[in-house]
Amino acid sequence: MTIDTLNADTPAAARPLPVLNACCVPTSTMGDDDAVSLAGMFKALADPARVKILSMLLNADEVCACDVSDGIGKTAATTSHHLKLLRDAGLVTGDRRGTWVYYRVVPERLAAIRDALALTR
Amino acid sequence: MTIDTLNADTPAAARPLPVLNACCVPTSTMGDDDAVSLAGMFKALADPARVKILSMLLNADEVCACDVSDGIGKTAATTSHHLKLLRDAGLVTGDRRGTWVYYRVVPERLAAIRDALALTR
DNA sequence: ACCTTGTTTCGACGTTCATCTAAGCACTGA
DNA sequence: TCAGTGCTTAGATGAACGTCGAAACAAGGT
Repeated sequence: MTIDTLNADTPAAARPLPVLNACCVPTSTMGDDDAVSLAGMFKALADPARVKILSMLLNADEVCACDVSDGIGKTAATTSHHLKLLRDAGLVTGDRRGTWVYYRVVPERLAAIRDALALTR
Repeated sequence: MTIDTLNADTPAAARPLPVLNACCVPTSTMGDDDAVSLAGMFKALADPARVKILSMLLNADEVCACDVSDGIGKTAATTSHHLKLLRDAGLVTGDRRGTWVYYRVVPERLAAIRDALALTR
């Protein structure tokens, strides 16, 4: 009869350590800053319109803002708003060339999201 | 003097087709359903608390709900709310074993997000 | 200088969200 | 059967969000 049998029904994470309360060994938690930063990127993608925009940009390597408006079926004002959110999150960049503004993805930022979602075990 | 020179400053996506208005060839757009579905998963991750939860689950393969509460520093009620959103999005599953509920990630869903963010060119 | 067209900003409106407290449900052990 | 503990649901509240029309700004062409 050991501690193991006493704690037989405790969570897996808690089992290695003999603690009084059954359920309180904290799993290593991500830092606040990282969590906020990642959540910010996810928030930037948390709307169908912006997902569509990203999809357009992933398929075309460069897209004019006016095409984005048509592609997502939203007002120019609304489209500009969404593009700003994506820009602020660092997921896309836009540069003006004459009358038009051209947008492209920022591959490194997308890679950062992909990495964060990778299984570590 | 051809159409090409006339449209020399049109967006790249528009160039192949000789159209009257300079800027209106729609890039292939993702379907509404896919966009909504993907945005739903991103929305589920669009909060630091839920990012932390996912991080815990990615590192531990199974975590008790009570550990989640401690890990993210939120009320049990708030934690349960966040876990429900993650469950509804299909990103995690939880099963009750006796008193406690154990959560784990759903790798296929995370893979779906990763795939959606992959560059196609 | 003007007018036209593409883009962004502003202000407003209704909706959704994160959080808490309090109450309910699920399970265990005495 | 009852008390205690973990988890979820309900209701309320203040903040953030998506959308649009209107106005402002930027560039180009006449």
